[in-house]
Amino acid sequence: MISLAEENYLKAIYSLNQIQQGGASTNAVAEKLDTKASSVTDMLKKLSEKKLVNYTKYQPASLTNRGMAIAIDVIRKHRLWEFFLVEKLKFKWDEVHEIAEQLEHIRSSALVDRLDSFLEYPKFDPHGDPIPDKEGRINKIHDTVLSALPIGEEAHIVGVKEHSNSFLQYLDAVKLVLGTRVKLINRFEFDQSAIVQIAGKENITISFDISKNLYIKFI
Amino acid sequence: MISLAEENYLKAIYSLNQIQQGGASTNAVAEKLDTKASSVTDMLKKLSEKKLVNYTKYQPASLTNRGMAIAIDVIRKHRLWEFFLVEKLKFKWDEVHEIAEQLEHIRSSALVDRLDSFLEYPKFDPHGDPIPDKEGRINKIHDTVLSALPIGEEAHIVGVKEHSNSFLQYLDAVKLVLGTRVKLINRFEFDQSAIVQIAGKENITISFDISKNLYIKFI
DNA sequence: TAAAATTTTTAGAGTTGCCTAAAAATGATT
DNA sequence: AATCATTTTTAGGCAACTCTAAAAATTTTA
Ligand SMILES: [Mn+2]
Ligand SMILES: [Mn+2]
Ligand SMILES: [Mn+2]
Ligand SMILES: [Mn+2]
Repeated sequence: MISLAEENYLKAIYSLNQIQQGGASTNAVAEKLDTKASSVTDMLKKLSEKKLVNYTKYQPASLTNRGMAIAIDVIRKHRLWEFFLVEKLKFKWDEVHEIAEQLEHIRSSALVDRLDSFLEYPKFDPHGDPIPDKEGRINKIHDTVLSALPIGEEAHIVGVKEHSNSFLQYLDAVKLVLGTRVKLINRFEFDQSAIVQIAGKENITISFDISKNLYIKFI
Repeated sequence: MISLAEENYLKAIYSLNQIQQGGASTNAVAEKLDTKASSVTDMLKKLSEKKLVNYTKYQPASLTNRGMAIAIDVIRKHRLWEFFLVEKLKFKWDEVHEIAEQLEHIRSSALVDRLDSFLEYPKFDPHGDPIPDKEGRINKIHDTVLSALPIGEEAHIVGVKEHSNSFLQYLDAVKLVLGTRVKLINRFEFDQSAIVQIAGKENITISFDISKNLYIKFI
């Protein structure tokens, strides 16, 4: 039996190993879960005993196949619930993460299957993150960002790299939501800020911090 | 902050005080929560400190106003989720209780409100139990049972008193589901078993154990 | 009403998951 | 290579919730 705390550790280790930067070091996991390094060491030992995590003292941790399957299952539930909250209950995309953090721990495979079917098997969550299927297969995560769009070219916004509420609210305010078509009008070398045309209409200026956190797909 | 365990104790005390039979004695609570009497004593002390429960040593416990409000809120969530699971996800009425036991602890008043609205403010859950509204107002629970229906009279099935899966599955099998119209054809004094006409069609014989656990409303 | 049966509480302890403080290991700097 | 800074682990402890065994209170029965 996997506890709620254990599920959260597995998810944290998974996501730290996705973004390539030192992987799941003790401190990185502690930071991610807002806990202390000593607590992480305790848990890594336990998860290692349970054969869910590969762990050797003083080294970053990684997931075993079993650990990976559990992490992906939790992520599947998180993203399906986020989709449900936005599509059916009409929450905004900056309001769902916290609730999904709770819902992702509900244990019932029948529930997940039926929810998936009720939602008509969505492929992406409200933030553009891919939803793993029943077998744990997961689409490659987006990798091209708006800051890499050449001047004069067009693309669609397909996801966000940064998930903070303030970022999501900013995007709502300037109408840079998922699905929006954008054209790169100009980019300034000085600070990499850019002028972007939104949905074939108005032009706005966005900072590098914005454009490097928006995933796009070329048209 | 109320923990998951505390919420379950409050709910147990609430329901033991509804059915009039000695109320929430230590042993009754232990039985209901499948735990030991000594654990119950500990928790009653804690809930009493928190002013959620009225408790004096060796006496059955009852809820304070604050404890009652919390219990009713948890029950509201339980029954709304059960309704969701049956109406939207197409679960059967004998499959939802266990899942709702988990979902009832999700903390977000916005979620409950939006779920209620999405479901169009249902008044009863799949077992005929009343769903409290946002303000905690709850319809009187049904009180007439099929065993009290006089011979020759008709009624609708509106709820179940017993919630076990085997009972619910039996009812499915003999088509004595919620909303069914029944007519009492005959009752045998010997064992109080009864012949019932179902939906104006076939007659079946049911034991006293069945008929005393079915809530009805006279036509 | 005294003994017996039952219920309830207390005492002591285990598990999980977290913490602080201190020790040990690792990595970077001279 | 020795020192310093950082990271990680260990040691010891706390809170929530649970348990078993034993003691105390209450209720039932004779
Ligand atoms: Mn999320
Ligand atoms: Mn998301
Ligand atoms: Mn239920
Ligand atoms: Mn119910």
